Amino acid sequence: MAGRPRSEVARKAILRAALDLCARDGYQNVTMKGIAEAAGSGRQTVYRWWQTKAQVLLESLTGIMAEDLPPTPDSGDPRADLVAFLEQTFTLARGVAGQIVVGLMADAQSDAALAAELREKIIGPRRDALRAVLARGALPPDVDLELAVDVVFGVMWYRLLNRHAEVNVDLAEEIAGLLGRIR
Amino acid sequence: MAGRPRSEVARKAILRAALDLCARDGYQNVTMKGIAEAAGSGRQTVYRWWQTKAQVLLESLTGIMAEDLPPTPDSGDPRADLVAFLEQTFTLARGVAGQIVVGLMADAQSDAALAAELREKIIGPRRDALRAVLARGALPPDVDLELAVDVVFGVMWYRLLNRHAEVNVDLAEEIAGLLGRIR
Amino acid sequence: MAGRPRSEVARKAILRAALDLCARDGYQNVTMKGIAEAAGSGRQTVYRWWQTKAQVLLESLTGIMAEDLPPTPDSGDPRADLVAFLEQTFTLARGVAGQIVVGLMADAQSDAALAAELREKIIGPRRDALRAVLARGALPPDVDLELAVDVVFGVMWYRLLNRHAEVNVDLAEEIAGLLGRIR
Amino acid sequence: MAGRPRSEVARKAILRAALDLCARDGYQNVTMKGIAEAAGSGRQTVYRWWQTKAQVLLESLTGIMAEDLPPTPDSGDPRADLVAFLEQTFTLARGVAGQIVVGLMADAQSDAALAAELREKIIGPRRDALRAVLARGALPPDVDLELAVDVVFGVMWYRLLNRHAEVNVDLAEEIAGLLGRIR
DNA sequence: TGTTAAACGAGACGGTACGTCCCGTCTTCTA
DNA sequence: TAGAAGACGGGACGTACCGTCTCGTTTAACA
Repeated sequence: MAGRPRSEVARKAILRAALDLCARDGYQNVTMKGIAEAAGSGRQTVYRWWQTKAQVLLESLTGIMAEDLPPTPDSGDPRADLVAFLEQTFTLARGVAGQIVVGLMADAQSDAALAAELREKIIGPRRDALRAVLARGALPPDVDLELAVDVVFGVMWYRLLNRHAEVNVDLAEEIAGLLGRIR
Repeated sequence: MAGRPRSEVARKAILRAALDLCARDGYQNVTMKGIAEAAGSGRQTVYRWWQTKAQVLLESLTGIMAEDLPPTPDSGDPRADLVAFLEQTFTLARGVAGQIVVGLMADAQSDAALAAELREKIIGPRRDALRAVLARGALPPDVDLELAVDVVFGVMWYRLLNRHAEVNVDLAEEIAGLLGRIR
Repeated sequence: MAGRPRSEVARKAILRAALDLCARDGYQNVTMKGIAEAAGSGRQTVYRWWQTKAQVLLESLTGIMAEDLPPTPDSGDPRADLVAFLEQTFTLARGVAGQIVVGLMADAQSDAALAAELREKIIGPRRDALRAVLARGALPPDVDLELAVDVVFGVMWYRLLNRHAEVNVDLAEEIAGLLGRIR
Repeated sequence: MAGRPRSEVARKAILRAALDLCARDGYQNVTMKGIAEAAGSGRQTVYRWWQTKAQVLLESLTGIMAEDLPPTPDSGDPRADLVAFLEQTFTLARGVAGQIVVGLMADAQSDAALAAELREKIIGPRRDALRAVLARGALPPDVDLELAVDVVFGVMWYRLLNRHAEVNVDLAEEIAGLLGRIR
């Protein structure tokens, strides 16, 4: 037989609450108990659908990224496309999404399953997208694209984590400039 | 009056235990209670000298780095020096030290004081060292050294965190190669 | 409209399951959820017809007692009748029925409605029956029958609960003997 | 080494809180969480010294009984001694102590260890005391004292549980009267 | 050379989040 | 409309670790 269907209201309230708490208290200080209370749901309802706060926030993050990261149109100017792509990415990274993805990455250090899921759902697709933009001609054809992707996202991650410098439009231009000097 | 002086034996046992637990269980699963028990010391003895497990492990890490990171001698070949420096750095990063520094960085996301201390004692000095090695001539003189440092350590951090690729000698060579193509 | 009639199959399955679970796990460990699952019925079906597990088991118990407690025939020997009545009662009390009635009594301590229902449907009728048997001449006519009933069932309850001694034929004889010595 | 000694303050607060909650909400509705909160102590502090609420309340009850049940002096009149003993016992049984002992007995039905402890610490000693009082001459010497004890306490328990009649001085007199008629 | 005060181990303290279980209610589909 | 299924909000369970506290026991500098 059928049984009561999953409540879409509860699902959204939980994802929303997780997001809000993360913005207010920081990823590390979010708890499953806190999420359930903020969402006005029972604890079991959260655990029924997600095993950890990381999984809740991963789904929240997936939602944000689906909304706020439209594909970069091909303008014909490879460098302009790269800058546009980076601007878009960096804007998102400076907000809650950045906080979440950094927190997820931290948790993933001691949770192999989460690490795999994070690579598959978040990191991998963004790498694919960047690779495609770089392949439009921003680099000499014999440069290893994987390394180039590592360089670009590496700088972003390093600054997001260490906060020794901003992750903004200037950085996008600087990166594009540096890559443009590669012969 | 004087009072009993701090026990050097306890101090070393605690730093050692923290390191061992981190190697065995991973940074996130280390607890102050566990450190004290593994060190055969009282809980209060740990709290008396360090406020958090992050501070204990930061001191452990400082010790490791002082031992295992001698300055890179100037061989006259800028690229070879860079590769040597990176090899040394990457070797350390693949071990417990990498696990610790990643964990500390994760905690630093929600602890500004730790973040500052981490930048000052670990990240900053390594940036200085890399900047000095790069300044030996591995790059055109008008390339922004700060950005270059970000690129190099960015790739390392990104791979350490995301584990989509190794952080080894090959990477050192590839990075040196890429930087060498900048005109 | 008429609507679907109550399922006699479900009703019996639930009463049966409650009994079985009580025999297997003990009264205290029986749950409404467990009863529904064991009966292969929905939880709501149980709650629709009974409010608590106590009510389910009260009905189960009523069924057992209606089956297993035929009236004691008047043999002409008051003492023999008393012993026969007690044997019958004690046999039932040593089985699941005893476990249930003890559990119900325990729950009734914090549930006045259950207490009333228990007195009305179980305890009261048995008191009536015992009073009638005693009135056949086992006691001097000026002995307070209510107190005599309390004595007989009191001993039974006390032993059922505290288990410091058996509730068996010997006890029936001993009680009859003691009452017989009252002048 | 030594370690911080157990807090007598916390111990008493917990026993007191358990007692108060039992008086206010009834035995069944007392919870370990509630006890800890009412005592202003941590949950772990309760669990460190008692495994279940039954054990907490058993200790509370032991305390009450030690205070409120002085030995019955031998007046030379066996029947008067019995009545005095029962009055004292019944008075206690009508209060919180009665509620607790009934609740404990209920729990003991599904907890053999508790049952044994209850018999050893509460039921047994009271049986011993009653037996001693009865042995002063309230009964013919060939009456089985164990059965007599069962009769007296049986009536009390039966009425405490079923509440079909009071457990008061009148009952004490009636019981003494009935036992006095045994030849 | 004995005094003394701080550091030491041990471990109990009040708290809080964990993940699980059951409660009694509700919302769906099926018969 | 009853029934099977099962999700819902709620709350107690027993555990782990938090950071603090209070013991008795060292231990080295000072008197």
